[in-house]
Amino acid sequence: MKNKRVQLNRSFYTRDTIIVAKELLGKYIVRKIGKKTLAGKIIETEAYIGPKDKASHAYNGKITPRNKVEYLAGGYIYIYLVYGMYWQLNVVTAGAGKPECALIRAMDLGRLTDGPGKVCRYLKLNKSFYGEDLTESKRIWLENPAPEQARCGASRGENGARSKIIATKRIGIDYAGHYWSRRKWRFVLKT
DNA sequence: GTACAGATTGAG
DNA sequence: TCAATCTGTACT
Repeated sequence: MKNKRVQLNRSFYTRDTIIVAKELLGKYIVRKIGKKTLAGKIIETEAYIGPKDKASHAYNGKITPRNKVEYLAGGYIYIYLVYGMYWQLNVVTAGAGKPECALIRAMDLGRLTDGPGKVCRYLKLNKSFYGEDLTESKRIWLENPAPEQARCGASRGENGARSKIIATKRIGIDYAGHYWSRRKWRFVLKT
């Protein structure tokens, strides 16, 4: 049982976005590239809440070819390019028709993955992952920490028994105005 | 068709 | 502090 794989299923993602964003902390992203497997623990996320969040791409119910995947049920990948050079990995959350998502900002691999652009560079993600189903995909998915990993790592994994979750302001969205940029929807796992 | 801002990063 | 770099979006 010790290598039991727990690919997170749909019901994990189709809940309240704030809850999913918090519970993503401590989960492992597993990425298969040919015969290689990359994996890392999520230590930082941000929540973007549908039409009402001015910082969200779906603010005011906007639907574009870029963000339409946000309107699917939770568990799909929303990936897009910012500043012309950096991919941003988001996990769609909540139910179908609710354009909410959680941005994966960092993983526990030191400076290799300490920013959202770096996470995607490390995992070799690009537009071909747009709309990828994390509950079905054979090349990328999320897992609960294996007991072995939880023991080795600094964190106790989910449930926050040993780890603390810090909520802070989101990054880089000052254009959305004070109200939204002040929401503490960025979650960091402190170990 | 053109113009321009942006959920970042890394160098200075 | 600031440039790199280019897609999506909003305009004409």
